[in-house]
Amino acid sequence: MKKGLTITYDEYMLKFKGLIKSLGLNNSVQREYVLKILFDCDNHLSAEDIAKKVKDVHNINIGIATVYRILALLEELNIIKGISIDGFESKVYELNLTSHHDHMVCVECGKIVEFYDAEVEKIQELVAIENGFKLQSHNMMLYGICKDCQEHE
Amino acid sequence: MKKGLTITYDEYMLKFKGLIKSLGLNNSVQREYVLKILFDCDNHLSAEDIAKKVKDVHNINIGIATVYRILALLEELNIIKGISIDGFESKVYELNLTSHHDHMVCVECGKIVEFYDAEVEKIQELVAIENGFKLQSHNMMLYGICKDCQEHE
DNA sequence: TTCCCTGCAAAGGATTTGCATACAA
DNA sequence: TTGTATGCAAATCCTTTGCAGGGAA
Repeated sequence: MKKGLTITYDEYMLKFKGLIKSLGLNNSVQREYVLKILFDCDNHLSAEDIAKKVKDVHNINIGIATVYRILALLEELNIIKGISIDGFESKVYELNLTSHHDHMVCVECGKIVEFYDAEVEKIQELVAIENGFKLQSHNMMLYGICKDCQEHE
Repeated sequence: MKKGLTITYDEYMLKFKGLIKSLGLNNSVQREYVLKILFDCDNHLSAEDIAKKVKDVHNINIGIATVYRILALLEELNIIKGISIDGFESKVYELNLTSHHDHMVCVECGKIVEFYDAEVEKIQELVAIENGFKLQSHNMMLYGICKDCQEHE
């Protein structure tokens, strides 16, 4: 079971299949495997990463276009979240399983640390209200040098 | 004089030329005009926007590759800052004249509002320390619907 | 049978690079 | 003169799209 979660892969997948069906869409091994890779992996993965892992782990072929289409669908359904990181060529994706959080990235080694701060969330809401905005989402990235990389310098 | 500033364009440009020379680089009308466009403009501009404005306003030709090269140089020198916005195809740039601030973007019309919150800055520093990071920079984007677009719905 | 989904290859769009020429000092 | 900067075109890289074939229900 994925760390910190109370849902198993089977339960999760069953829920997903139900959602897909309820939208009048079809299930497919490609969709299932992309989701499984993201479920099993604790890192943030790019479309290429996912394609490679699906091929390696599940020993099937999958076109990169299919991966992008599946990622777009999953993001649309709010099942995954894509994040853009300065200095990274491509977007990376993570499951929306755990509650909302932001990211801190090491500019040396690319390590990604997740964090959450209730105060920041509150302030963002205030800033939006002050400016007459109806807040929909936000994206906060901190960039710095992690402990390991500081020591190696 | 640019809003909220105590430096004129001439002073600013003089300083820039000095910096360029001190680095052993050459001055050029292209560099001067790109900087002038950013100095005069209150919006955030893409490389294409800048190329177009330089051509229109100053009636010279400028290759898009040159614009990108100049923007990279200016960003390297910390004179400008490029920001990536979800849903925008290309990076946009702004002068680093005013103090640090973050951005809130309307997902309907693309309007960009700048804001600053000392509390957020403080918290970011704390989060970094807690995780052993040496903080270098951050990027915080709020996405929502601005007052105008809410009314038009 | 009827859509939906996939793989492949081609297309797109932003940005970068190679190279010959033009320019600044 | 000498190295730097530019413009053009070609090349990259990530992502999207068109299309014909394969698959689910």
